[in-house]
Amino acid sequence: MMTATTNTPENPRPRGAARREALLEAVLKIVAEVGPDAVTHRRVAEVAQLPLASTTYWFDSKEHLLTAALELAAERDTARLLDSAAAASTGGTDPIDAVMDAIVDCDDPGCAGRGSLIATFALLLEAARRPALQEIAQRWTEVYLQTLSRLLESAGSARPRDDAELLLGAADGLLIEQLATGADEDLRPRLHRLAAVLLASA
Amino acid sequence: MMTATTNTPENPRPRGAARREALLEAVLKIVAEVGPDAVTHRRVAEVAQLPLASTTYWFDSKEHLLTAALELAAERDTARLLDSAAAASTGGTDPIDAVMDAIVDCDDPGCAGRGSLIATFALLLEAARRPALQEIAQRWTEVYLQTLSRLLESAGSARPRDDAELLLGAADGLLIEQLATGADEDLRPRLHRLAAVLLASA
DNA sequence: GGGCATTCGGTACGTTTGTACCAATTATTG
DNA sequence: CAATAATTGGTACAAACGTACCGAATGCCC
Repeated sequence: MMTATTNTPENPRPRGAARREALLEAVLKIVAEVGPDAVTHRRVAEVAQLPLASTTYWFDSKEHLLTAALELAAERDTARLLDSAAAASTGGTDPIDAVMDAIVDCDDPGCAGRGSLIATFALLLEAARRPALQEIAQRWTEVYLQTLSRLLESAGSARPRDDAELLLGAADGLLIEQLATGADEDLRPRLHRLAAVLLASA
Repeated sequence: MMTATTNTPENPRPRGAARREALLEAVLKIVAEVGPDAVTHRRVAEVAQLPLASTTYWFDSKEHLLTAALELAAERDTARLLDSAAAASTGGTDPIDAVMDAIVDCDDPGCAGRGSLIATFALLLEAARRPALQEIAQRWTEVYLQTLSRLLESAGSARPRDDAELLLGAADGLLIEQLATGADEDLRPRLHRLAAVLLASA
């Protein structure tokens, strides 16, 4: 039910540093599907199909394991965003809408869907209590804000930074509300309208 | 460090149904300060200064304990919102701004500040995985949306419900970002501007 | 005041937890 | 190729966990 990619002879059990990443992968999977409480050494090892002791060998403690996993999730997420922004800038569609789509829509490759979203917000919440994670959260939101703000500026926004903050805030808020209530309406029309309204405001 | 209100002879150890509420209080305190993982029967009992067995007497299981705590937090929060809305409607200030203030500002009585905010979002995230909690989260956001939407309508909004969704989303998103990054800027100007921009959009 | 249901609170039990340990294996270096 | 370091993986252990149990204390009705 929660086994990772099975180890065929062609896809042998990872060794060395690759093992580290396999463990982080397993952590993210568990956070997404069950929650941070469920991240135990034994379960991580089971999902990664690695021996129990590999978790303590590659990570000093459970805390370190969680922190590293969330850092990885943040890096992937920002990379995904920057890709979308770059692709949208050269493409034909409205770059702002394209980036909002990338934030909201998680069916594209590189984003594991609803589960990945839950993990993302779990990281944000964890950061509220751990200074080490706050730094990651800061870099993360800063990348989002700068990307959005740049696009808004070239779209003619009079206050690109303020507009970016409102757009990102609305996206995050609507996403977490949707997760919490179980609704599954399309958020894009709402965000597109918000972007239009903000750009129209002198 | 995490002891609840100490039991003086004047403030005796609660008995009967009051004990139930004291336990829920302790759960919320732990969720806010340490996180949902830290909610164990023993710690709840310790914080509430009650015997271990009281937790299993008043709640069937740990799951039930967490669910009931979220429900209590939601009830308090919506009550606080409705109070603010009622007070603002008769007061002199702009009712919409007043309600946004109530959502964002947690230094007023009835809201235990940053800790209470963290607990709120933690429980929202928990709802993403537990259907029983989703129902509570639905009622919760619905009260917010209806309140805001009513106020926006009488303020002349052409799309009160849509505007309410964006306002609430932005408030939630900005709040969680602020928690995650450790920033402590005043969110009210941003939300006031958003309300103004939305109302100005024909 | 006696009888009965509820509540209290100490304790016990089996399970799961994080982490330590160490012999066996694999990689690396001189 | 020997030797030295890094990695692997099975196992052990004390602590903490959720929950069950049950005699003592308390409140309530007749």
